[in-house]
Amino acid sequence: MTDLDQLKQIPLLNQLPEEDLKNLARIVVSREYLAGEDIFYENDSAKGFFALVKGRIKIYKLSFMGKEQILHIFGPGEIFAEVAVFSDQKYPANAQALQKSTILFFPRQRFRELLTQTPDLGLHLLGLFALRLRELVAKIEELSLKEVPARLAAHLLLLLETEGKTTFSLNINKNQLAGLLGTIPETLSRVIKKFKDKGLIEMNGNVITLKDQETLKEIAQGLRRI
Amino acid sequence: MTDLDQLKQIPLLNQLPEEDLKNLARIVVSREYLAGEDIFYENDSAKGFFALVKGRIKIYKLSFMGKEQILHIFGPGEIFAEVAVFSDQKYPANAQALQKSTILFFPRQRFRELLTQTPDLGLHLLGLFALRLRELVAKIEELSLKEVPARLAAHLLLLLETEGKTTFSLNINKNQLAGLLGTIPETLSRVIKKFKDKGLIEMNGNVITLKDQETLKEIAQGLRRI
DNA sequence: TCTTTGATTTGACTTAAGTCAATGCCCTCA
DNA sequence: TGAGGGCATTGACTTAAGTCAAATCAAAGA
Repeated sequence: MTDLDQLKQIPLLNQLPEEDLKNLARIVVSREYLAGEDIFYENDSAKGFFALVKGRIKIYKLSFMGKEQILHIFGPGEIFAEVAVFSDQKYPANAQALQKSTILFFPRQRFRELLTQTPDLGLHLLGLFALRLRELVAKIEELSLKEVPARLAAHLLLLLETEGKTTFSLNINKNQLAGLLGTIPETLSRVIKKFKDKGLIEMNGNVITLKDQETLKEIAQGLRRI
Repeated sequence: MTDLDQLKQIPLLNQLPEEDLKNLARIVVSREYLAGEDIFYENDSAKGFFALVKGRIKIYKLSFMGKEQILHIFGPGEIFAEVAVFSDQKYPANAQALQKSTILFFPRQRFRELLTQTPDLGLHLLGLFALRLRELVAKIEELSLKEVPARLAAHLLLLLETEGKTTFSLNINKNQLAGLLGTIPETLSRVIKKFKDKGLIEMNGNVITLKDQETLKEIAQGLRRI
């Protein structure tokens, strides 16, 4: 697959005029990462940003005691670390491949030049940034306003929306899910058990079925205790 | 003060070429808000975004039980609600003036047209968005990785940086500060007392003096318990 | 099949922080 | 001067969730 073809896998970019895409293809660098391989580290000088063609990666921070807080998990078609390109020159968190992944790299300086020539690209990027801001505001709300059961319920309902069906499988393990919800595996395990006991969900392996969306919604909004 | 003069009070905008500023001045609407007056509500259709010329406003959410989580407090020169302009059409939180404030309003549609004509404006906005994203990521880290004493210490050190001196006065009351830190006034009060008892800070009224920055830093990083 | 290794679950305990209620402290205004 | 109101503090209690340690379970190889 050529760089150009890979670019077209990225939803944010594939609506750009062919000419812009060709320009982008000229500055982009494609490479593969193995599962567990680090992509960049917090405080690294930001040489550019990335787009994920294939695979899955996580953005995370480590506390002093080594507890991991996952800020984001990105899948195919998503862009990450673009923040670094426009503000200061350091990555704000770590990135690591969760699976074997194909990643496009956009060198900072060359992209910046390109951007001044193609205003449409800027507009699309503004849209992406705005959306990301929304997500983060939602995440702050989640972390600050809600208890763990509420966060889990909110997350499950979000998955329901994106999957479009009441039965779906988690594509991350429970350690990672705990990190994403801002808690620890033990607590997550206990909360899942309560959800099962109350008949809100069923779960075998990492396949989940939502049985009582109404109650889950109430829990997600803090209207009800589990 | 003309609209153009007011525009020049906004750091993000005042570096734009005079011509861009004049264009912006043509689409902008200026008005005053009284202390406590609402600016917009969560889920309102987003007709445009705002820039704060004078005063202070808060962006906040309410949980079902009425608990307020302050997401942001903006002062003169800052832009807010710009997210709504590029993503969907609803404001994600409430906004209210904390003081008598002069606010510029940029109508969505007219601004969008302008943006396509002046790519530089887009670049500057991308920078702002990137910075805001940074702040939110930092806030998530704060809320998810740290305890209340750590959040308070981090906040005080941040104030030290922006004020440039070890003695400064809080410009919000302790209820608001508690909200900003994701806690409640009682807890904040107890933590402040501990900080005072340990000689880390002094506080009379809302004037704070940082006495032991080293220990505050350690607490902010979770390296030490109070 | 039998280990081995890592993920998950469970139990016992600790702790940070929230709730509720009472009290204290200014500050303003009549 | 003193009464009222809002902010701030304190105490007693409750609770959600974290820690630590042990027990289970499960998948992957030898």
